[in-house]
Amino acid sequence: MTSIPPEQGEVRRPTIRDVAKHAGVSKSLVSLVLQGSDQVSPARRGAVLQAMEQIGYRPNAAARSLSARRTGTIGVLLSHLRNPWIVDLLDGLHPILHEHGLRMLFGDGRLNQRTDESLIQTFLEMRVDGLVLVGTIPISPAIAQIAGEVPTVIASSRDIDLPSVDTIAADDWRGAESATRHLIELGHTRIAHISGRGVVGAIRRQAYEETMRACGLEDDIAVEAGDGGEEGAYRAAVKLLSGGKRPTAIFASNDMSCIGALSAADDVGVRTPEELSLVGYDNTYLARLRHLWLTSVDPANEEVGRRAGRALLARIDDPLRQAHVDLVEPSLQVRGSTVPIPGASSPTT
Amino acid sequence: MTSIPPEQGEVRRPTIRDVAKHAGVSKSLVSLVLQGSDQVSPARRGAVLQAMEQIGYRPNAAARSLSARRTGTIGVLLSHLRNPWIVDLLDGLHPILHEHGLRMLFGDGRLNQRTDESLIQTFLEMRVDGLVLVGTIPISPAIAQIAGEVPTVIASSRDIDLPSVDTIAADDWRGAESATRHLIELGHTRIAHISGRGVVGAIRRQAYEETMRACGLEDDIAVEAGDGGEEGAYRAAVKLLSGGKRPTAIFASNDMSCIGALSAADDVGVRTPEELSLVGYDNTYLARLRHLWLTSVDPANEEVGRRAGRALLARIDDPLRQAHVDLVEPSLQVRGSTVPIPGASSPTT
DNA sequence: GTGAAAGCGCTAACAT
DNA sequence: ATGTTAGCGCTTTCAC
Repeated sequence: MTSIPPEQGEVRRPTIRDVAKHAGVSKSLVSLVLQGSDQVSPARRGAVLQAMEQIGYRPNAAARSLSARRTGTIGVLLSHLRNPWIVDLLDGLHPILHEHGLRMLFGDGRLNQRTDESLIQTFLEMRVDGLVLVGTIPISPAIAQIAGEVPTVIASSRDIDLPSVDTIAADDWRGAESATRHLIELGHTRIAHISGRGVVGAIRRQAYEETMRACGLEDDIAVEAGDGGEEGAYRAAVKLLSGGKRPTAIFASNDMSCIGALSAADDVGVRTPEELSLVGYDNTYLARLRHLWLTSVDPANEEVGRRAGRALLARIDDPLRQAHVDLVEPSLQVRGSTVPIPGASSPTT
Repeated sequence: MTSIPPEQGEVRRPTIRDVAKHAGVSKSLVSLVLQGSDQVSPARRGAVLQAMEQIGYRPNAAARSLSARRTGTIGVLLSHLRNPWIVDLLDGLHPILHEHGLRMLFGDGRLNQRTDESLIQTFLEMRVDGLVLVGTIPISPAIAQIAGEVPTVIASSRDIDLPSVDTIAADDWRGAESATRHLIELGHTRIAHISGRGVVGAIRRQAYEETMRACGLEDDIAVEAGDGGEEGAYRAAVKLLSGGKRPTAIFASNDMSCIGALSAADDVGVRTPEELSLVGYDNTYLARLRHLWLTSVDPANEEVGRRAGRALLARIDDPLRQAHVDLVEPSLQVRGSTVPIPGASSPTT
């Protein structure tokens, strides 16, 4: 027990042992207090808490989880921190997990994707109690294996289908349908679509087309491919607006695309909304800017987050339970960018 | 050593012990391989790696950090995940830390602020090797103590001043100065300012006023308080534009405010940019939308992130080193929202 | 190069 | 209600 002089700043941190000594109790009593057990007399509890305070004790999560074999931590892998809807989803997810004493740790899939190391690996090495994959994550074959190791749910992505992974997502089909229907109810018939990428883009497009058909507008179906961003949508809209049969309304696959279409209309000299109604998707704060004020489909991301949280809790409880796909109903947020077509009968609803 | 039947899904995970047995070597040899030591013969290393692969071994971070007394993890506390510039900063921060074998773990200050538990506590309990505080974090007195426990740097906030904490931020004074100067060089004299909140808002406002004075425009100084968002700026701009001496240019404290001013101009019937030039701040993707195309000050957030990373590494290296405040030079991104005032002499630059 | 042994700080039986 | 004991999985001297 030679006392080694502490290196600069390298003070040995107090442990429960020190707390116990200081409070005049045993190690395990301290441990019980730490876990909020009610098997401890108020007097001793107070003494322990005071001792902790005095010597500046802070629990060591590594030691705790090594011993307890659980971390109380959920790994949340985000596809792309820049997606504004991700925050809405987290707003729904967090309270659910917090209620159950779980904390979230985030990783940005995009950041670590560029480098060799996978964040999922990190999470697994940390032995997180659960994993939430948010958005479209580039799927390595490893993910199937991972889902076998730790309770996993996927939120806001439809790209993965595993027997042991729950999927919670907005019902894109219904959302795109309601957007299209809204325009039809306003009297529009020449309704074009600027499509987005990935599975989500495909679903929204399909819903648009089927809804058009269901309303007898199959001859008016017009789709231009966007790139999910402003630029691609701009080019797509220019094409649509300079063609022979100009649409009176455009349903864009997301808000960014909608803004691209808006710019295109400006540049081509088509007035909005008088000559062109626009509907976006995602109901991001872009759509809420009074300068834009776009009608947009709200995917109810907060609800997606809540349900993802509940699904994860259920799966932690019973890892072998059957996988579910849970689609949340979106709602249409009507704003200034959509108006009845001039001379049309007033909308049904 | 009674073999306990595994509960459902509760398979005991393989440890280095199992790897060692499988590979026919000792525990510590496995440990060396794990750490990439070059003291291991290629043959044995191969055998160990193969064994790991075969039995599906995954290191246990808790055990490792308990033993090694370091986690290789940096806690990054974000003021608000919704701030778009945060991602730019992380883009700069991440590679620096990664180069040095450190990974980042994020926390959203806002999420956990609503609840009782502090995320900083969590990071401290995890024994992160360092802490990066990004943006304006609601400062508890605890933060001073925390900075004493773990190397800490603050990025993009000027609100904290501690002897042991480095601050890296954009030079808001210079940024606001260059915005104001840009308008003056375009021939504008009646330049108004919509101010923002917090220390940052105050600095930008001050720089605006001093620059106006320095150019002999003290009589044209006009400031309306915004709220950092679109709404407040809208109201502020309406006031400015309906007053007697209408400004020909507005410098807004951030891009959102700038858009608020843009809407106000629209509604009041003032054409932009012909009758009103606008400058924003932050150069977010809002400013880059071709529909808006705002001149905006770019705070060089990626560079802030890089320098924050370097500062943290230096402080981890030498916890007692003196605290520095490092201001990064912003640059003005000129776009379509600013034009020379009609009849003015062509700009100097 | 390789292996044995001693903890890191905590939890969780089990005894009192 | 409180103390005792045996690990959790890994790193790290220190011998060989």
